[in-house]
Amino acid sequence: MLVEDSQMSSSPMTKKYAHCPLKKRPVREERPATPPTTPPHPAHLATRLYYDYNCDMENDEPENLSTKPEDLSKTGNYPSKASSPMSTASVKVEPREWQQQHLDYLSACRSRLEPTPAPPELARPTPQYAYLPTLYTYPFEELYPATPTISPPAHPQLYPRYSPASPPSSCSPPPCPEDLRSPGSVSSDSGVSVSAPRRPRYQCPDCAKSYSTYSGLSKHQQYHCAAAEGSLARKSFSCKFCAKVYTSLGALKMHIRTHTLPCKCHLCGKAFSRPWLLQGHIRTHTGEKPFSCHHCRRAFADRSNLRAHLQTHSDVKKYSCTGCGKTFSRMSLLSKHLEGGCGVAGASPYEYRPEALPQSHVHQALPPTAPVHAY
DNA sequence: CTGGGGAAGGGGCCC
DNA sequence: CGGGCCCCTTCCCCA
Repeated sequence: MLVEDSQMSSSPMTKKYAHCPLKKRPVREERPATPPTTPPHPAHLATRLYYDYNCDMENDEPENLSTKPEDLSKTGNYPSKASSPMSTASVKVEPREWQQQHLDYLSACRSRLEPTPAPPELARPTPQYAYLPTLYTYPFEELYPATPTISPPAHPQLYPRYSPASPPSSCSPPPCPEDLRSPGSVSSDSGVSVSAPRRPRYQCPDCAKSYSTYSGLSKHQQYHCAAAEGSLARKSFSCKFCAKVYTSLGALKMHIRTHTLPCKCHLCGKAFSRPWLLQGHIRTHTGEKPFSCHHCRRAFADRSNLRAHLQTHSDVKKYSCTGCGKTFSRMSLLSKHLEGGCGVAGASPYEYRPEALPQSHVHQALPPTAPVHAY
């Protein structure tokens, strides 16, 4: 998989995600060179495709994680949808030195926990795409808080091997410079009182609850402390793969799936981050097109593609050039129009016309089992 | 070159 | 908190 470490294009639309391996992976390259001449019968697929797809939840490592943290830290080109108006939940942060230290620390931590010469994910043979019903539990090192208020001592060997029952304290971020201190001299800024030399108590600065271990306090602060609501720093979680930061654990978990790609297609092996993405992909194998246009009866496998198609039936399309007034069904077309030179100075990039969308056709609640959805 | 279709990505929201 | 769904966006390909 190609990863372009080069700079992002200055153009807002061209090759915006050329550097991003998560975006638009080539499909054809990953399909079998000789696809089966007789695809499985849809009747047989029906029971498998939606529920028996291989959501390989055990495979917590991406097959081809081209988003190498070290590369990203060098280039600063993190996968991002910052240009998208929808991407408000994630905060793109600049790479910081301690984040690299963090990655190094996690690497060392993993190597200590996995003494085998080669990590299993690297030595993993070609997937057989067998159904693996084992539930997946995210290792905590994937879910650590990004900016912990308190860091553990700088010697990870002092911390026990993590287990699902006690994950939080084992693989914590490397200490920030201000945290490189003895456990008995905890920061004054955090308000944590651990002055007792022998049995220090770790106190939550928000609710004053104290814990005998840092692990206990850390867990409390991350998951239980209601008084810490609104504390962005304490509630931010960063991805170890790309340094994206999220304010909720769920959002981070969702994002991590884009790296681990736990859902694999039985037919071609292509991996996806979410089951419904795999569902859509499987439609490319079965030819199922449950979304049909009520104007021309053309069918689509993807609702968004139908929505884009509906624009072609509209005289006034969704995206219009404020310079010349021409409307376009897709933003990309408008962008091309602008790049080609609309010629009207001062024209804003585009004008969004949501009213041009045939919403009445789009927003129908569609049962998942409905064979055809007419719009 | 333009417009459209196909496929896929991710975040947000709701249950 | 997780799954499912919605919506928007992007990239590639082709007519």
